[in-house]
Parts: sequence; C-alpha cells; structure tokens
Amino acid sequence: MDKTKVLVVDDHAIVRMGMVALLNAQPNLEVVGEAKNGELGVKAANKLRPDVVVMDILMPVMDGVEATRQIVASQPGAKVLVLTTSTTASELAAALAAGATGVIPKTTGNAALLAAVRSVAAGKRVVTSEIEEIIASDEPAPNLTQHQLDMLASIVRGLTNADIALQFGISENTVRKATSTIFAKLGVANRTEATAMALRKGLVKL
Amino acid sequence: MDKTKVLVVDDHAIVRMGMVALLNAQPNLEVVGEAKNGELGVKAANKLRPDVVVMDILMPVMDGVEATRQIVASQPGAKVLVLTTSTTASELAAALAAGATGVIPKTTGNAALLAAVRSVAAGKRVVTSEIEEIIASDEPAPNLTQHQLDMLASIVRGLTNADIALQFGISENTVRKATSTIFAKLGVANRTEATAMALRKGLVKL
DNA sequence: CCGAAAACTACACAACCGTGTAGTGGCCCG
DNA sequence: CGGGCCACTACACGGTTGTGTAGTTTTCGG
Repeated sequence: MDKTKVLVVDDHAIVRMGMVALLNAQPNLEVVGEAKNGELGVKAANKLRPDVVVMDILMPVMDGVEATRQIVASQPGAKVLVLTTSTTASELAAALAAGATGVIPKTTGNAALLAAVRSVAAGKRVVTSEIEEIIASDEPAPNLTQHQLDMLASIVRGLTNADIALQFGISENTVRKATSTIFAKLGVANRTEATAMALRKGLVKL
Repeated sequence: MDKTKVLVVDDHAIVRMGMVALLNAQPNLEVVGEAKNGELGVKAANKLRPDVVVMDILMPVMDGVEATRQIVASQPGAKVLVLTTSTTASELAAALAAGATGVIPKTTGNAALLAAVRSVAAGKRVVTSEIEEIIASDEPAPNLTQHQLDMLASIVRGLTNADIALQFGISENTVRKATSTIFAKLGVANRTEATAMALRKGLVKL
C-alpha cells in the first residue's frame, strides 16, 4: 500500500515543522504539502488530493472551520483532522459540523497524534474525551437571529439602547425589547452578563 | 565551541517536536530537554542549565511569564526566548518585564526562528517589529487597586451594584463611586464597556 | 393555504446605574 | 510635619435599562 499523503495547514511554522518531522519519520505516512492559512490550504488540498488534511482552526485570511467546509464540499471523501488550541465549544462543534473527521487538542502527545492521523486516514471518527466533554458542556446553541447577533455586537461594543436604535433606525423601545429577548436566549440578566457570555462563547469578535 | 544547549517549554507536544527537529538539525544547536508546563520548565532549567530556554506563554499549571521570572531570578545570566501565540500587549510586555531576552510570534518562519535562538544565545535582545508594535499600541497600564480589580471581577461576572455592596460589606453608594472611578481609569463609560475591556486586556480571568 | 410559533414594533413603569458633590483617613515627598 | 494626592465612604439626582403588556408581521410546517 502507498504512503498516506498528508497536507498540513497551520499558520505556525514550528507546528508544520513538527508535523513534518513526526509524520515523515513514519514508514507509511508522508507530508506532501503545507499551507499557512485556510485559503492556501483549500487550494493545496484541491491540487494535491491528500488522504488526510491536518488543520488548525485559528488562522489568518480564512479559518480552519471554513477551510474544512470548502475542502469537504469539493472532495466529499476528504478526511480532515482538526488539531487545535481552541477550547470554545462552538468552534469545536462548528469544526465537526463543517465535516471534520476528527478533532484533537494540540497538547496531544506524539504517539496519540500519530494514532489519530492513522485513524482519520482510515475514515474513523476521532474525538478525544476531553473535546467531547467541552462540546457536551455547551448549552444548546443559542440560535440567535442575524439581527439579534448584530445587536449583541453593538451591546458588546458598549453602545446604549439609544445608540443602537439610531444605528438600526428603529425605536429605542424596540431595542429594549430585542435586547430583552437576547438576554432570555442567552440565559443572562443584563447587558453586562451578555457581554461576558458573548465574548466567552465567541458569539462576537472584538 | 560546544553546542548551544536549548530547553523547550511548551504544552503542545507538536511544537516541542518541531523545535527538536529544527534545532537538532543544526550542527551547533541541541535540544537538551523539554517541559510541558512552566513549573516543570523551571525545574528542568535549574537541573540542565541550558544556554537558551524557548518558552511558550499560555500553559497550564504555571504560565511562561512566571516561569521566565523564576528562571531569570535563580540564574541571572539565563537567556529566555518567548515564542508565543498570544497577542495581548500586557502579556508580551509582562514577558519582557519578567526578564525574557527575546519575544517572537509562533508564526515566525524556521530560518528567522533559528536566527532568533542564536541571537538570544549570544545575549542579543530579539523583539520583532510586529511584537514591538503591539506593545507600543498598548495604553499605559490601567494601574488599578487590588480592591478595584476585585470589584471589576464582580462587575464582569454580572453582579449588580447591590450584589457587590453585599459582597464587600459596603454601601451600594460606595460601590457606585468605586465603579465610577474604575470606569474613568479604564477610559470607558459603563460596566458593559468595562467588561469588554477587562476581558480583552486580560485584567480579569473568566 | 392556513394556523401556530416566533420575531418585530411600541409604550409605560419600575428598577438600576453613573455622576456631581462632599467629607475622612492614609501615604508620600518635600 | 504639613500639604497634596488618592482611596474610600456617602447621598441625591437624572439618565439608562429591562419587563409586562399588546398589537403586527414573518416564517415555517402540516
């Protein structure tokens, strides 16, 4: 059997270096390409057709979740192993929803990491118990309207209800009601808690 | 001349793997030890007396800033190169204040990384322009009282002024005045902005 | 195509919040 | 050791916020 071809997508050069060193030392694994952001990763995946893509989440230009989505969309059989530092449940869940075959933390030791790459190559779903717990501990998706998300972003930026009313061209009273609804969905009591929650869950990027 | 001895402290196994592969491929560099958190890093540094310690910031048990402080304290001539993902100015500044000889981002390419390790080994201060800019863009330290920091933490957790008054055993009016002072120091207008700012600057851990 | 659920609009009221003003006590520096 | 600075305490006032109630529109499943 041929070597399993691996594409490494990570913006940290030293991580790519580590993957190359680790995988190329194995007789049946081979790194055939590297990319330092999601966009280049998608291009490389389409060109190289690797058996497994090892993908970081937090990257400039295009994040790993979106890159995973695009790779899986254009190559239905593609296997993506997400290797990340991120511990926000929404990102991990998003990665799986985007079609990742496995998700493991960067703290994973070399042996377990190799095992994960091999398992994913074989089409086996790999999710560590650690990751599972994080996802499970996440309350059901807040499921906010786009409108509500925009409003939440304004709240986080410190705008008053009056400011928001002006910004969206609606009455201040309406803004009050809308924020109220948002707080109920988030399970918080006021805009301060909502801000902490939004930032913690990554619902709004600062 | 003997090989330059390097200790790698990072909680990500794959990064340690990368450093080992990168440095050991050089004729005059050698990784003599690895540690996966700050505490083990300090112990290893004291035992191995490496010429350079490559240190991550974000780690469990003891972070890289504290570890750097301790290593520099017990070995005044020690050279620490902080290699990090973190982009919060306060952490980068703290790393330098703790005695790090160099600070570079993890996105640094292999060649530049090797150069940095060599420069630091030679006692030369290494701070990329990217890092410098981040630090320079940081406003002067907010300089809050411990009391004020505690209060800020309560605000971030969503407590009302009445709650905080109860918690600290002071009048609600006093709490109002105190929060007012905190907001002025942070340059914000209300508790919501204060929450965003506190979380962004890492003044309060969630 | 229709009915239910949910979002959006609006307003009044009650609770909450932040500022101006003011007094006390601690600490540092000249 | 006296003056200045700042943290801490306190209160009243005016502005901001969130909820209850209620009507309209949109959306989605049957």
